[in-house]
Amino acid sequence: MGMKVSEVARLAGVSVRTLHHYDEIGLLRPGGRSAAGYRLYRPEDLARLQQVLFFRELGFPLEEIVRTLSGSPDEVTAALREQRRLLASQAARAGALLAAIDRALEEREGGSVMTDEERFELFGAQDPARHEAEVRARWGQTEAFAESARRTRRYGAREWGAIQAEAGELSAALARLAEAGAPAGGPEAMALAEAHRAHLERWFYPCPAAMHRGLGDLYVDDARFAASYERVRPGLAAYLRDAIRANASRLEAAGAA
Amino acid sequence: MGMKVSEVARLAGVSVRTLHHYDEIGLLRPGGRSAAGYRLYRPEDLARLQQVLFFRELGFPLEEIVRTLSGSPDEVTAALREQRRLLASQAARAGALLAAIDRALEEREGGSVMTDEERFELFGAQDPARHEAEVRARWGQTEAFAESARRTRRYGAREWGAIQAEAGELSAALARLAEAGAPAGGPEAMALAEAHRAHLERWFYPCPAAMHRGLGDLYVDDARFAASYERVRPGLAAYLRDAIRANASRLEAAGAA
DNA sequence: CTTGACCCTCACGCCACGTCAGGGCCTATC
DNA sequence: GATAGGCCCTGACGTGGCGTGAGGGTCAAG
Repeated sequence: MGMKVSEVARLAGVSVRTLHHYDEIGLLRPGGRSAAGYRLYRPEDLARLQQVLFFRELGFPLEEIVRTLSGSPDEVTAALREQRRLLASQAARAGALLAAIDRALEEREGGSVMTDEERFELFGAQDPARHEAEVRARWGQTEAFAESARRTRRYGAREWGAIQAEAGELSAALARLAEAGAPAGGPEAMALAEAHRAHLERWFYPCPAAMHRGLGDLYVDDARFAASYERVRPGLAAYLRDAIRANASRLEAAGAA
Repeated sequence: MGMKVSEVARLAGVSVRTLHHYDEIGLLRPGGRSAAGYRLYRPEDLARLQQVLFFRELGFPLEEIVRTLSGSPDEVTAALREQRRLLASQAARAGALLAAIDRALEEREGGSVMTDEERFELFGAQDPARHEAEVRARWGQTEAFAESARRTRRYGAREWGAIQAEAGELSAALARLAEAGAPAGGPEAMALAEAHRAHLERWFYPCPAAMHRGLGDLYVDDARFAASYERVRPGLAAYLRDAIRANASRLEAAGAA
């Protein structure tokens, strides 16, 4: 005759509502209905439910499961590969966020909520976890961050507001220079790059020319940082990097780095 | 005067809609409004936005961010620890799912969608990733799974339906025995345990007594497996384990294991 | 005044169900 | 036959965090 909805639900570990839903969306249709309209599931329905729950468990959206289950073996393999890519990305991200939380917990020795806001020197709420990993990878040193944490631990809303305001002004001034066609290696642009470096040194950490160079590269190489500047004005990230490079070369030539 | 909503959105890398939403839910209220009703954000608002986005990035629900930002430093630390626990769990799960997909991809040499359904011998859609890791950890051998995969690769809906039906009958028969007060170590219960073992050997892999013992333990020790049986009848998981143990001892005494 | 960019509130939609309302079906018992 | 209890059905609102669009107001420049 067939199994009723609650039997199937119990056996498969899902809710009756879930089975209703799956029927509605065409993911799992019961093989039959009683005269009273009760859903009646057959063995092949149960077999399909197994498949559905397997793919659901792997994170496939239901709509996609419908498609996958009606596809060829090659299509199923391709779907699994794509899902793997997404899962790998999630796993990496989870790991990075764990590192971020660990860092946040380590550094919570004072009372401020803002212990990790050295990240904000990059002018917006960037992904804190990826930011840290990448800056570390690029710079290969952690002392600057330790120094930054020590300083910013005591900052309050006023300080952060000031930081934000300064950063915004710098960004705007750079955009105006670029708009006016001033060369990135010219004195005005370098002056702004130097102001940027001073801003970092004032609020966060010592920023020698070499480190500043690295930061400039990061602004261009990383899509998120680039996006921050590109939002202000197209090409601004590269402009700032070039200004930083020119400024760094000048500092190094003067032996002041 | 204050920044308007799109300036803030651009600077912070969020949408205007997001800022509206945050205003609505009291997460981030603009410090002012123009005569026309425009939201005007102040530096301290931006500072708070930084905090909001930081916690959001870490996966905190917005409602919780509201609470966390109004809490004491100790409460913030506790919130971060709890979130770390969740993230660690997610990371572990992602890793396990990756392994499951890898396994699925490895074994896709034929055309069947059902390459991993040996898991279903445990009577329901269990978490395939955790299931596999735990069974491997417990049993310390993989040949049974390789054999299972080889067999099940070619199973279709009919076979799976038959497996499901047999499993359901076994479960029901066990419940009737328990209901009737038959001892788990008695001949009838052992007969069903043996039928269970035969079921596994028939459909999945060789199941010597020692392995069957391990499976019996798993049914009780793991909350999900236990739940499967407990749903049929309270105490059934332990009943089955005891029947399996008695049966295994019998087989070993007879030197048939 | 017109135009274009931006702002406001309101509201429906998304995804995968959870929860509940209102009413019918089925079986056992009185 | 009536009743009670368990189960089934459809319909519908809600959840979290926005995305999208409608309809209309504001502001600055031409």
